[in-house]
Amino acid sequence: MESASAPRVPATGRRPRGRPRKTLAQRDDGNRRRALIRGAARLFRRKGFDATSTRDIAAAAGMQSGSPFYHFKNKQALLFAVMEEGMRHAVERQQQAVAAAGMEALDPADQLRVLVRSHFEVLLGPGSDFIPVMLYEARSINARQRASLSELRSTYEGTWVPVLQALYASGRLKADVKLARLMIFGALNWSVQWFDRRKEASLDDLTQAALALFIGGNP
Amino acid sequence: MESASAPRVPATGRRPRGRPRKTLAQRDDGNRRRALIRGAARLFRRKGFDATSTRDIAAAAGMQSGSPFYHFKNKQALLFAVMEEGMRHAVERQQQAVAAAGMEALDPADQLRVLVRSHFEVLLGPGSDFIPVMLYEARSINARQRASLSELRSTYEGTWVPVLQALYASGRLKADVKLARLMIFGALNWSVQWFDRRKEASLDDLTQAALALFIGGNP
DNA sequence: CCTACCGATCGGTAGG
DNA sequence: CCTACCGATCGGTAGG
Repeated sequence: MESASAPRVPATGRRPRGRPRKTLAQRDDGNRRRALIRGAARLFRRKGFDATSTRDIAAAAGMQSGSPFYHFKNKQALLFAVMEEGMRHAVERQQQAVAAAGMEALDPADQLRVLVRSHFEVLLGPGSDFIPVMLYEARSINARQRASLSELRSTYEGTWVPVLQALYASGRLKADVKLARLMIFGALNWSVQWFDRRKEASLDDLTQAALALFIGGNP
Repeated sequence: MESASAPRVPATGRRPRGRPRKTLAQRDDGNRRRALIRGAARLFRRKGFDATSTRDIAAAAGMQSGSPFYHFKNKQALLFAVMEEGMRHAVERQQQAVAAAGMEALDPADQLRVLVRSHFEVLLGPGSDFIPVMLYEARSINARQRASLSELRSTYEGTWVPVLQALYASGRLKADVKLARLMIFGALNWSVQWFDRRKEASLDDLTQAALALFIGGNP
């Protein structure tokens, strides 16, 4: 369907055997692009955006130094792609968790538990470089990109608001809802600085401690 | 006491009048060094360590591009100096706050209030670039420097432990003390990401909300 | 602390 | 997507 044109075969006189090889440039673009994003996420997280060279990223995806710019306009666009992918994934995970838990039937404390647990998953679970990059490299994207991300962010954070309001109304949460939300995200997001998958507690332990800290657990 | 040697005066025949000017290189070294640290703190905070050039830092202190290296071995040493100064200042402020509040006479909830308030001061008060740099550029110092800082950090965090333990023992704090400490610092430290001195709440409001969130306020 | 400078690296591009 | 390359910038140094 896409391979019959054979003009690039060297004129050796022998016909090519087997499935015709695609030119490198024809390899599934989406795949290569994703490989760049994944490698960039890992490197941006480990070394930071400014200390990561586009050559490092290219090498991580098995490419030559100039090739990332075939897929992305510039380095900043790559950073934005990492963040956007991270946020889309986070929103998706959150919605799955909410659906799987049958959120409406739960009392507000258990609703919060679902959201916290899902948040830790996105933040600290396997392959979780995207959101940390988004949280700690926000300085390096431009205003338009920031605005675009903040829409996704509003969707994500919006889910928390009614839960916190219900907890406040019932007296379980004692702090001003707006400041509480900011501080709760801080408490959770900061875990990327100290959490060690190998030692420390499990994500369930963290969730337990967070709930206990914010609303005194599940009395 | 330090000005009688006049060998650098050009032989114009006229004797110098007034207080002899020091050569540039003789100007109070401590002052110049501090100017570099202060400028570096501001720039590191605004643009990040990697995105800040030593030329920027030099210019902020009114120097030429090579001059910072007269005071610091390299850029990393400058970063470390910023962090160390920040931690020393934080420890000092904390001890002052503890002393001024007559800590021993307070109940644990009020002790926590004193620590939280002092922490916000160091984090968000005027001229508070040092600690944010230390919190968000930790990746860029080496192991020896990190070890040196972690001593100061232990001193600072050590003050919190008995307070949290007392709150836990009395049932006011419901979460595991170790995880609670980490999450509390997260909630507070994250504020540098969103707090705006011009809008939002005052540091007292933040303190109030934090206490309410962690231990249900002061019932 | 300044002047003058160096080697290395980096983001990005043209042309295929 | 590769090759070959450019201009700019950067950390750092020698020598005064």
